[in-house]
Parts: sequence; structure tokens; C-alpha cells
Amino acid sequence: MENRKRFRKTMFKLLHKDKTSKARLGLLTTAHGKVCTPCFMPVGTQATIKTLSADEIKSCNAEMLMANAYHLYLRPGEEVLKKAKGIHKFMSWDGPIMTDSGGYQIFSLAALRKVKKGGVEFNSHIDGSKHFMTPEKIIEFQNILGSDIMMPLDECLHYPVSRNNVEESLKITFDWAKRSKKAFRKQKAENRRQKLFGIIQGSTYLDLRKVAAAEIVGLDFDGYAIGGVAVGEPSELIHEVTEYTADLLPEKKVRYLMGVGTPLDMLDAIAEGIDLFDCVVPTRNGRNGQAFTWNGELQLRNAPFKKDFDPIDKKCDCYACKNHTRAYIRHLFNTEEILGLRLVSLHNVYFYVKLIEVSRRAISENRFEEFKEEFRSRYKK
RNA sequence: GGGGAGAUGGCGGAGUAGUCAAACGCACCAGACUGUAAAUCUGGCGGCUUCGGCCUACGAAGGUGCGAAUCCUUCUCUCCCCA
Repeated sequence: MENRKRFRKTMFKLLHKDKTSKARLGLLTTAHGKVCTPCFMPVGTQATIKTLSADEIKSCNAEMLMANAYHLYLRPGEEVLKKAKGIHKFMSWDGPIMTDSGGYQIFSLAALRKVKKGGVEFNSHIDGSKHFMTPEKIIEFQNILGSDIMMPLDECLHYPVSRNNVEESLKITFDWAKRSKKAFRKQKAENRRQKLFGIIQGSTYLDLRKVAAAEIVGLDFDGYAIGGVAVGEPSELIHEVTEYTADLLPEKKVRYLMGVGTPLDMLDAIAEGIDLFDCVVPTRNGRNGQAFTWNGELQLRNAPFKKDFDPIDKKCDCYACKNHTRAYIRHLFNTEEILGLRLVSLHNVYFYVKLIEVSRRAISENRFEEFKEEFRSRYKK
């Protein structure tokens, strides 16, 4: 009991605050190890960072991964994951894993679901079968997954959306948060090392964000997430909402900006006081031929790279940059060879993790703002 | 030597008198992607353009017709069958 209490208390330790921005350095302790923050989590919705093996993910220096409870609930399902003894063993990743609830699928699979008070009615995108997801069920399932950090079911709205709709939606998200917390408390003793975050919604209405933050923080979660951001709104709005909401969160708890983002979005968000990120961009865009570098973005399928025998990024130490050229990777994309997708995914994840690593150093040296602006000035879109 | 079929934009291949700068693929050229229904999706793809059009085009040259990728004549080439 004592141990458990101490573990709860020290889940996040704020180590340092940058003197030129709101950026912070922290240490996050999970059941599967400690993680320095700010931290970027590659997204492995289906218990796999698409195209990359666990070894390759490790070679990118990624520490914590993200997976999706809704997707894993549909496939392979509860029974398999129970028998596999949880997601870590199933996917052979012994580092920390966060699982999202399926709140984002309320947004992305809008045509296939109906939000009701009790939960969400989903038609499976796989076979059309009907499923009723409740906050309790999602917590129980994440309990079976054994993820280090779980997210409660929430409603992620699209942009733009009317104030009325946001108000109605916030009631549901708050109700679900309370029920999630209650279900979380009931979980089995051996799984008590799992953590549960609260999610602040409210779209772009700052006063509604304020109310939502007060309500969710009032429930006392292990960490707080800002959700419903980067769902189609312009970049300035993303950051206005992020900064405003981050300021409403307790300083000593970890802050997670859900689904963000591009390299520039992440740096801005770090300066706004965010500690955790996840995003599909490095892997999805990587599979579509876009590479991220210290000088900007490259569309590697484009003709100018046909005879470009430089690595993706001369400054990068990843396997792809150490061993292969842009011309070769372009050729792989051109011929639809799988290795191309893998190399760019690997490079992008490596780059994202490195960018955050370098950001941490800049924060520790109290020059984050300068670092961020220098990066921006060199970064070509 | 005799008989038959056919030649369409970078390639494959529709179209067989007007609504054709020509379907559809492929190739090529761009763009998008932010808690992943995504190795996906969107757009462009003869030339010029003041974006209204204009010019050049369906093997070549002639012809019929208001009008031809589409019909006729000749030529060139390709493929198939028989000797």
C-alpha cells in the first residue's frame, strides 16, 4: 500500500522550467519504465508501428508507444489479448504503452457510429457488426491490455462545430470521465500500476475549455490530455487553444496534447507547456513518401530526387540515412517495394524522437525559444 | 505468289460521320495527410492563352461531304493464314 501510494504520487516529476518559454522538463514513471518529457509517442493503432519491428522502433530511440483500444477490441479482441497476457507481450514491446480509448474513432468513423448517453453505438468498419462501447467497457478492456496509461472514452468533435453542440458534448464527455474514473478504481489489484488520464474537450471555445478543465481536473486524474485539437482548424487556433488550456492544468501533472503533430506544431506546443505528443504523421506520411528533415519536408517520390545520391538528411544517424540514398528510396517508392515505406517511416520516427531530444537539451539550457525559432527559420515546407 | 486483319496521344486500348483534344488503364508530374477504415486519397497529363478561346492532331497523300479518327482512292508499314 505504501509503495503504491508513493508510485501514484511520483508518476510525474517536474524537473525544470525553461526561462524563455513555458516549456518544461519532466520525468514520467510508468509500470514499464521511466520516460523523459517532453516525449513523442509513435502511433501503433493495431499494436504495431506500421512497417517497423520492435528492434527498429528501439533503434529510433522511441521510449513510449501509443495503441488503440477500440481497434484492438474489434480485432483481435478480448480473448486473444487476455490469452496473450496483455499488449506488451503480444507485440513484444517492454517499454511503456499508452492506449487511446476510441474517442478519436467517434470523430474519424463518424458515419459508422451514434453517440448516446450511455455510450457509443459503433458499426464495425471491418464487418459491419454492431458494438455498444461504454466508458466502463473501454476501461475494462484497457485493463486487459495492461497499458501503462489509459485514456477514458471521450467525444472528439470535428471543426467547426456550434457552441450548442460543444456544450451538449461536454456533458457527455464529463459524464464518461466520471464513469471511467469509477470503473478504473474498481480494477483488479494486480493492475493498479496502470494510470488514467483525463481529457479536456471544448473545441475552440475558450470559456468552455475553462469549464471543462475545471471539471476534469476536479476528478483528479494522473495526467491531463488536451483533445479535440488539430481536427481541421487553422494552426493559429490549434495553438491558441493549446496554450490557453495548458495554462488551466495543474503544473505538477503531465500534459498530453492528443494527436499533434507536425514538427513545428510540436515545438510550439512544447513552448506552450505540453509534455507528451503522439501523431501518425511520421509513419503515415512516411509511407506516402514524405520525409522530415532538419531543413524541412521532402516529397521523396518527386522527380528531383531521381539522381540525388545524398541521404534523406545528412545530419541524421538513422539506419536509412546511414545506408541509403534519396535516389534509391525514390526508386523503391516508384517500384512499390515495401522497403521504401519502411525506410522513410524509420527515418521519420527517428527524426521526431531526435527533435524532441534536442528540444529537451535546449530547455535544460534555458534557450528553448531561440532553438525553436532557429529550427523554424531553416524549416522548408 | 494468293487471301485476310489492322495502323488512335509516352505505352496499352475504346471510339467507326457531328455532343472528340478523343473513354478507361498504365506510365509520368504535382498536391494532401495532425489521439491511423490510409503502402491512401486528390488533381494534372498535345501546344499556346489576356482563361473566352486559338492552333496542331487519330500511319501518309488526295477525295466525298455543311461537317471525317470514323466514308472512298492510292501509297507506306505491321500482323495472321494458305502456297
